[in-house]
Amino acid sequence: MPASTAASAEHTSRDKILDAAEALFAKRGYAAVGLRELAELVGLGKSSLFHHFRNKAQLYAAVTARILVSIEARLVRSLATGGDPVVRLERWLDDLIDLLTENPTYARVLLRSLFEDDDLPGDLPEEIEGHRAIADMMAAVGGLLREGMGAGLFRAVHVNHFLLTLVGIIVFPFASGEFGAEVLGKDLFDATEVRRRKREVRALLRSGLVASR
Amino acid sequence: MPASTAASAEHTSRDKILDAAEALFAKRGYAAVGLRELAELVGLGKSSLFHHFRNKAQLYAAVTARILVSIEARLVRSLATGGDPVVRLERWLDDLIDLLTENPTYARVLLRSLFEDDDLPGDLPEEIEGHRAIADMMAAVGGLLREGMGAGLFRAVHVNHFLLTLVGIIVFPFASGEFGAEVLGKDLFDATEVRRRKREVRALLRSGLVASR
DNA sequence: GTCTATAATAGGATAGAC
DNA sequence: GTCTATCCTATTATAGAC
Repeated sequence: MPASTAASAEHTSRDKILDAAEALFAKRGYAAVGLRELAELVGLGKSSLFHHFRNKAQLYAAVTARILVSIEARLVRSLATGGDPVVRLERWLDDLIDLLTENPTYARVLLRSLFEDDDLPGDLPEEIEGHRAIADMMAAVGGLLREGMGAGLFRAVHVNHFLLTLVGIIVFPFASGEFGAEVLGKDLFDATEVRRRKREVRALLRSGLVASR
Repeated sequence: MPASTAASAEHTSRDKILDAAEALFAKRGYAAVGLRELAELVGLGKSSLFHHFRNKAQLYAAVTARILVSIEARLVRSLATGGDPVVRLERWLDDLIDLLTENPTYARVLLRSLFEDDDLPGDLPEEIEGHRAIADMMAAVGGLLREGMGAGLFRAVHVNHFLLTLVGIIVFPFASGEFGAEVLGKDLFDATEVRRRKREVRALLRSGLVASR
């Protein structure tokens, strides 16, 4: 297997830049990260970054697009697997939580990308790709909700509001950093806490909060 | 009523700066806002800002503290009003949603303040005050949940996880900007959509998603 | 309390040697 | 593909006149 075709484990400068940038952007956001800082983290000169990316905005868009596409790839696969809508939705939630805990930068970049639209030009190919990925995911889950409602397995919900609810329930906690850890009293990324989160989310969807009469 | 005691409607430079800064920080975040831009929005010279605030970090902390304290004031009052835990929780949710929709900057500043802790020194009085306000609120709602569970009105939930869930359900959508509007197809801040959001949140807490068997 | 002037630094980005 | 050197602009912050 020639190295030139083994793309997976390659360790190019471009990948190193993307990895370091992902960590920095997740932690502090677009505007607060300087390219000089990023360059010396990677072990390059500032100018070398511009050989790999046209400018800062494109680098940021590349970082977020890489994440959004990888999330989409895994979750669309998850949704495509069989089972009734209840099973499929719960598996999707579990898989999403697994994905976010295995990649602690993801939730923050995901939420930040919703807040930091203003900084970007809006017409970069990477932006469009990321936007499409997230829209496709939302559409797929929306379809699942509709399917479950049609089969009488879900009560009648407003699908789009429910999508916002799901993102808020799942993504927000893993992006909440210090706040989440303080509310919880523990690190949400610990394995036991992740299991608990899955259980609590399932229970909420199955029973709500108010006790049955 | 002498003007000097009528603090509510006063229009001091300090208030104007705080108002303008709140709008800018909500829209673009701490690092992306320049003091020159802020100054000319207020109609002052850049240097005049430093007469009212020691530095940018303190200004930011003052902005967030003002919001957190005002939220706390209104919601602690809401929680203190009578009714059983179910009624009180639902009123709290409605009041929080009202507060967030009447002040469109709040949700964004609130969520951003969770992400942008790194930028601040951590020991400013304003930071501590804001931190206390949010902690008190969480504690109050946590107490309400425990009370409801004790009375058999709520099922047994993990209180701290449920607090994260509540913040994710309520605050996140109103902070989600373009993304939320796109998922929804409408502006979440429209009166009809706000009403729908309240209904959907209530229904989730009362019945979950999965249809009763 | 607001201003002008200025300092000191960091920002993103480009040119051109190697 | 990486480097040094440089450009221009923006940044936060201070000093001191009015």
